[in-house]
Amino acid sequence: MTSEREYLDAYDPRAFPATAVTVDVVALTIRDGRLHVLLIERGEHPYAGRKALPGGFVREETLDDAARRELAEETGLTPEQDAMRRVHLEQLGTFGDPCRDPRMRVVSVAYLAFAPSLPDPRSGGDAAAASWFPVDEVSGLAFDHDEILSAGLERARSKLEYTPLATAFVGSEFTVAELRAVYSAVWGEDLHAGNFHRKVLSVPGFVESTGATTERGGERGGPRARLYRAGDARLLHPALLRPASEDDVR
Amino acid sequence: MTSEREYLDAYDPRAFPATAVTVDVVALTIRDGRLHVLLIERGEHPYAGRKALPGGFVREETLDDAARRELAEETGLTPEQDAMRRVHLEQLGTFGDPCRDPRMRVVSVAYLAFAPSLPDPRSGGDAAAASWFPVDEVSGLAFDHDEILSAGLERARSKLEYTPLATAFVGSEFTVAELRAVYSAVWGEDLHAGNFHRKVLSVPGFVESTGATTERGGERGGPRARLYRAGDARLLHPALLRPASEDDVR
DNA sequence: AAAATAGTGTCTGTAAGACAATATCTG
DNA sequence: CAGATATTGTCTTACAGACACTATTTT
Repeated sequence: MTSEREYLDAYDPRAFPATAVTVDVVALTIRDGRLHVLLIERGEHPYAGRKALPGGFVREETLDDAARRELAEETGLTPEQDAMRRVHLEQLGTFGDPCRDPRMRVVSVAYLAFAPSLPDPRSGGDAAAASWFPVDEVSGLAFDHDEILSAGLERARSKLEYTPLATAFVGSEFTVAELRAVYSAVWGEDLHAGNFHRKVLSVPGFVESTGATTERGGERGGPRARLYRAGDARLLHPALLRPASEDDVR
Repeated sequence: MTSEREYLDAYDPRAFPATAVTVDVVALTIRDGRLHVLLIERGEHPYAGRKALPGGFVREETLDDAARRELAEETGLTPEQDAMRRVHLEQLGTFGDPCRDPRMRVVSVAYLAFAPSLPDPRSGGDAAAASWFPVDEVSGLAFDHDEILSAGLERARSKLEYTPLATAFVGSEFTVAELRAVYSAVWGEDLHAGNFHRKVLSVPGFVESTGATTERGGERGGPRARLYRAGDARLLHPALLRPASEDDVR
């Protein structure tokens, strides 16, 4: 029955109401120890003047490619550039309430990106008016983008627990303290340095030593830290669980 | 730049290539201790004669409503019926490769459904030719539905670890052994009865006792089991982790 | 009686979190 | 030197998995 309907409609692709498919990207990075999200300012209706997630229509390409392309465009990079290669991109969810866009039916596939510190798009010449904002100061986004951003943040917090994706926020070589700063920024709470250190090193495949150390100690003192690179684990076993709040139980 | 493009396109919704948006549902249930998935048989091209996930076009409704409607149609129930209310439904992911449907660009939002044993759709009169198949015997589905099913199974396995959703597969009152059968079926491995029992009862809010017991012991002997209902936890703390395989590390 | 199952008790190894201690830098 | 930080050590508590045991029920 359904298959018949699908079949018939297929011969007149415009017989059903037009639906636009877009991608929107929640791109996260850490700057100055705080979690930032990439936003553009809308110039046109609807929501003119409001901030919004970068995004656009899907072309003759996969959804993943569309998201990567949009992110590259807004950051002023090309999809092939080295900085883009280090970006972790994953599908977040799809938002398609009939009235989420007042103009027409728009189904948006949201993506989540974890990026190491990228060049500021403002300096990027051709780039759009996109820039990074601290996530805890963001609200009142256009469309349902507040909701999409929330979903992205919760996904990011959760992903840090059981995947090594925190390494996507730092350079290719990093210290345990830098990794801890990522967790602190994303989870929004301080972590005990000693316990965090031991835990990170105890998870097989999370990080591997480079043998080298930083050139200098910390800004405010302290010994040089050892340098690590990302290991080959895809999942963290055992996981790095964040302190459980009482949101667990309803 | 993007916003301008969005704005202009909005005034001529048919200026961009038509894209169809559908929902496909991976509906899972347990029958005879084995995990089953709901499939239809396609009567028309493409993939005529092949099995496929139930699904169809999204109408003037939310994506969630579309998925619920499709599932109800294929199972011969109405969305308001009691059996449907007990179904857990969540978005799984969106699949939109340009050539996944040879007819035209179709972006499909996949949903995952956890259902207690539902009436067999064959007996449902008007219902389509949908029926339940053991997941481990399923392959060669139409379109990219093998991939969607795999994603659904992996999500289901993972969800059992840290949410109480196993209770969505059993009746409103159940024994610990029934719950264990759900975990065994979804994870595909036997679990130690004693340890499982203690663990389930130790997680706050997972299950709560009804005070009653089953009327009879097991088919092949054994004492009557105590009955429980689902508790108020939304997450399991601590989680019920499945035995780690070596898929963890690449 | 025999077999199966529900539920509990015990023991061991691992891991998390709270501190504490030490060594090494920067200003 | 004072203060900050990296890294390691210790101790306590919690939990997972292996195994054993008892009680209850069906055939």
